[in-house]
Amino acid sequence: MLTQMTLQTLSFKQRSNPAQANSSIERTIEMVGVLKVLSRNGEIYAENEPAQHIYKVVSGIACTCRVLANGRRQIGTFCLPGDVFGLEVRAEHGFSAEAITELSVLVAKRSTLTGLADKDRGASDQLWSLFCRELLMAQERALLLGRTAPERVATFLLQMADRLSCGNSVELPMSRQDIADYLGLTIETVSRTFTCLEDSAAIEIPTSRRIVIRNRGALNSWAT
Amino acid sequence: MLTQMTLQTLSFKQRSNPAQANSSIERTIEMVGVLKVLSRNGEIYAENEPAQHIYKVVSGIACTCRVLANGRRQIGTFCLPGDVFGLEVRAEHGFSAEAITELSVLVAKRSTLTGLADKDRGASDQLWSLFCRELLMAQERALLLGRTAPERVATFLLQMADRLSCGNSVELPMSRQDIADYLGLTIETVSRTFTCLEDSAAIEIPTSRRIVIRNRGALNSWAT
DNA sequence: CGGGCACTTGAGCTTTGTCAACACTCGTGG
DNA sequence: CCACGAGTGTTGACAAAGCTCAAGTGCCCG
Repeated sequence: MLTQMTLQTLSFKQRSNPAQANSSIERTIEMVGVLKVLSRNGEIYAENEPAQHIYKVVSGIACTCRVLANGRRQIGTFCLPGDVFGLEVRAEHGFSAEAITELSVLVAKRSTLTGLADKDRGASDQLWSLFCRELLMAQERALLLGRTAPERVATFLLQMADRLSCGNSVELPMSRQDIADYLGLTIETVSRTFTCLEDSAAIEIPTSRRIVIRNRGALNSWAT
Repeated sequence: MLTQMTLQTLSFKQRSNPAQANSSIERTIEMVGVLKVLSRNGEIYAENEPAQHIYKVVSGIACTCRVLANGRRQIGTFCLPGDVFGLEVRAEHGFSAEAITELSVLVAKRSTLTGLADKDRGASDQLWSLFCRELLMAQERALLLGRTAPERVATFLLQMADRLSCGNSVELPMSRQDIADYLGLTIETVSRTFTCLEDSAAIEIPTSRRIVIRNRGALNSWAT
């Protein structure tokens, strides 16, 4: 059943769903997974490499990305602690994956997971639901890239505040360059937009990596 | 198993795959589906409406779209003859759908399809594979929106020539406005880019809706 | 022939990208 | 303890891409 799976990354708030937090899929990764530690910028796998393993972030953050013909890097997803990534439709990875910070991940064989889903209806359902969430995210992302710079940045901040579930004070784990590559903007535009949002009193920037949401309503209206 | 499905649209070249052209899923839609005819701009379903049916295009074309707060419309996917759309993860539609031309679709109950997938492993596999294709498309689309106007338009033309499988002469079924909404550009930019591509001898535009690909290599290099 | 609609074209403006300079942080070594 | 340098982030001036507004063209269908 899973011979043709395309999960680029599962993830997104599954931590906040108690029913899935200990799903058999995740438990399996945790039981059979081998811990791997990477330093910043370390490559986890390359684009077009055979997709034989899947990964679950323990600490730090990773991203999936592609380098385009013009040399520009496009980040597909940020993978936060708890997120699962690396499962693909095809036999090869469609994106590469790298560590954005010091990173530790659990690595499990793809065949173990697909075998489980073949036998266990519950596991298969969980993959479906994770997969569905992934598709929704990809669709949302496609829509986001059609919007203006302030809309993209504001939406990104709200997303990160939500995913890191740290109230209104967000410690961004990635650089401005990473954010720019994710949002399809340049580092300068991201930086300017941050200060613009700060000038409008929607956010506060105590240090460059720490963002405090001062006025969520204002930020929401920036995000349109 | 499919109680939480999120197929926004399946589709994309499944017609060209003989193994799937008569899949049990599609056969079921054709057997139990009720034919519905809509005129241009007719609404098939609205965003947030309960997702109780799925649809297969018989003739004409449809699109899934969203209208943003600022009034701008964003088209998610074009649904060509043979394409299936309307199946969702959640209980409600995440996008609305409307007819772009005169349109006839087969409408089937969602429960019929999910019931089939529950019983039939083959049907379930087909849904997986269609769903996977959908995710890949959404990811490609996200990458596309990060590119320049000529890149987007050239890629769009190549895609349409491929999907309509009509050789090098493409009869575009949608207006410039629809293309603009799909590519995240304005109607003027789309129009200018078309003439620019014509000036560069990559294409020819006998009438505004008919595009002839004169030099596929040149068009490919525009698409980067 | 005339009206309406879709499409094209032009001129000016806004947004974002580019290039360059500057500021801040943090760790190293004098 | 401070000086230095590398890395990261911010800011400014200018250029380019794309958007807006407005006018014009062509086509279809009465």
